[in-house]
Amino acid sequence: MSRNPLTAGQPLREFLSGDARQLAPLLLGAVLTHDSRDGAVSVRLTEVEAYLGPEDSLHPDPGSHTYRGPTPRNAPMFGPAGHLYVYFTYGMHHCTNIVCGPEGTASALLLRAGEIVDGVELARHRRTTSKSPADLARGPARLAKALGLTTADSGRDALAPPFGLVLPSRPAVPVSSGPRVGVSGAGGADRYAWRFWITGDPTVSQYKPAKPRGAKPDPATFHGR
DNA sequence: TAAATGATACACT
DNA sequence: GTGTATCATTTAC
Repeated sequence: MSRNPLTAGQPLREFLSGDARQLAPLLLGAVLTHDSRDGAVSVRLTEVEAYLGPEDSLHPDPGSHTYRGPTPRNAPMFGPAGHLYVYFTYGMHHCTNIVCGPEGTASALLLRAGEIVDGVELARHRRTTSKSPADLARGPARLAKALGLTTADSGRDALAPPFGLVLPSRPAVPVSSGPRVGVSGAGGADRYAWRFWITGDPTVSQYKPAKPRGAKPDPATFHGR
């Protein structure tokens, strides 16, 4: 067992029981694997977002599914760190989170994008519409589809077979951060810069400004690569 | 620029 | 119980 300087020798689950906002940049470069009957697909995370639960009264997060407390759907987010929280949205897409924080708290990291590092063929097969390798997991729903994850996988342990999570031995650099994508401004949830990505990585999801009249990306508000 | 598509949560009988 | 607004999005026109 080599001691990973990133976790200072802590067991992975204990490491993930920390603050999601601090864990987010450290999980960039980590590799998540899903070994299904069809084969294994591994994705190297290049973009994540932190979501907090209601227990953090200093940072109310209306953008989080757990803002109004536990429900059957979000139950896994209140569970132990290292488990998956997968939900179905827009009537056709799945999104994947890795639960963080101690059991009883409800924070998680939304996996927004990654690079397929193993099982490219299978990932491409699942993602019938996209062509280029960089597009296979470029976006949260694309990433979930490439890994073959659905709500049936919600609550399962990402640290045990058929899943696996391997951290990089050192933090990814350089890392950028900015406001989260797709969260409503209600309650000021859009002011949190809890989206982290590997600067310049081609697999980071495209930020589509909601209504960029003038179409000139302002450096202060441009959140892409 | 907009359509697709259904689970979820909440207000209300 | 029913009705309805709201999506942590992607893709095609």
